[in-house]
Amino acid sequence: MKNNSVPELSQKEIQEVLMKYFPPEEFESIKFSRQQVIFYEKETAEGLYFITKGSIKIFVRKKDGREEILRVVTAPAVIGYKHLLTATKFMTTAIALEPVEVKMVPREMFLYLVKNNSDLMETFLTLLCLDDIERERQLIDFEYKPVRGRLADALLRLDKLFGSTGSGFIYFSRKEMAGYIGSVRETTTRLISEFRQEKIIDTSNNRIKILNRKKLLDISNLYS
Amino acid sequence: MKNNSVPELSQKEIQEVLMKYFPPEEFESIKFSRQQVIFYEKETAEGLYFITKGSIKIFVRKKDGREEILRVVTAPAVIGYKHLLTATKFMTTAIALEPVEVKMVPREMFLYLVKNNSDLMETFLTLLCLDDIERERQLIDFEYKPVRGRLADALLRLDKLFGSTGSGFIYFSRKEMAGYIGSVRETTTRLISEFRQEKIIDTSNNRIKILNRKKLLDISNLYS
DNA sequence: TTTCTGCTGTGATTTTAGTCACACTCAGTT
DNA sequence: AACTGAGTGTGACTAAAATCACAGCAGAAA
Repeated sequence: MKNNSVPELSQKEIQEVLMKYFPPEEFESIKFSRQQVIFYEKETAEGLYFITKGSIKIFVRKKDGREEILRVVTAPAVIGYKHLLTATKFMTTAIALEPVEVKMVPREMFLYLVKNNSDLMETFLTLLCLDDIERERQLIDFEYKPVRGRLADALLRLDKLFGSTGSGFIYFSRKEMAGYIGSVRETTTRLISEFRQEKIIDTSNNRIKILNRKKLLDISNLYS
Repeated sequence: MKNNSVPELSQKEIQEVLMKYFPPEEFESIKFSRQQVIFYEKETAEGLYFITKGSIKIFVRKKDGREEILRVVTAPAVIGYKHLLTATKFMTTAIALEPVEVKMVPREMFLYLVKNNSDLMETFLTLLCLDDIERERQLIDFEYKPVRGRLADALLRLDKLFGSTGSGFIYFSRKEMAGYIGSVRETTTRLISEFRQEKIIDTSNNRIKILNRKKLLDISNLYS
């Protein structure tokens, strides 16, 4: 959660180029309700997923049944392009956290457009760089921190993601949160209760609302 | 450490395109000896670093002085391009693990070439995708595993990296290994001793040599 | 309504890994 | 040859987090 040095401008430019080549109105919209699977581990990517509404979790399932959540993605975002560009299979499963709307750009069309339009290719290059830098930041923020610190960090990160879509609530169960911060349900429950008692968050209706960002940042920075 | 579904072919193609645009003989070679810094956290990337010889560690330094090692890179490899393409500063520091040779491609030249040669741009797009997929795999392999499992995993991963350069030894001190697997020196020392007693590894001259890959894989898979 | 089912909350206990303290080895000085 | 410093090895202790066990609650289904 360091100061974000990535220029906000590029995000806008990326959106513009995506809209130019993949205008949502020209693609059939696929709807998923909460808990529906968007793609499965080991599947081949059929196309580019342009998430126009809602949020999803991307995870792997461990042998003991736990979900290890690697990323949370909120609209607007494109996913699946890495696997299209390298012709690799998904290592992860994607499931809708809230009702989701997706525009699917077929594989061949996507690849044709990218390879023949250098502005589009450059957009994906930039997008990928930003994604990767964000992933690096998350790794730095998470590793080496006790669970309490990781939870504080996760709440800030998720708040940023969900905040931008409007609702301002974090749509995560205790178990999902545990899978996101690399802990277990019980420990996560206890810590969330602590945060609630310390008036840092509120947890009505099993969603989480952040009340005091500064305290979370302090907790997170205790360890980094 | 799952089966690697990334086509080996693309790695070769990437090398060829890099050689075509950045022939090593045309660039001045910079040499670094063990422990020398190649770039610092918070610096701006001056150019593309084409590592032609040796190995480096990329890490962040924590408040308490510990190094959290995010990546180990062995020649041949290019680094720094993400920060060039997004005009962001490094979040990490890079230090030579063995004597290193680097060809530096100046920023403007790199950006000009990438933006005006679509095969080069495509190469970087692919490279970045592969990097990102590898990073995802590492995250999946590491998270949620006890230290013993992470160590087994790290040894296999490092062996692959160093093995390809020839020596076959892993040039990591106990402290560095601890920083790589997210643990502390003492715990790492103990586990390495255990592995040595179990004849899984050998540790002459403070370098590590792997004797039994299968056992490491078993230990790693116990948890995933 | 009753009966599931899945989620939350919490206590008690155990396991894992981190902390502290100190000794030993080896390479490079002085 | 003694001195230094960095890396290693290990024991004792402590702290953090996982596991186990169970209770309560809300919404969906019968």
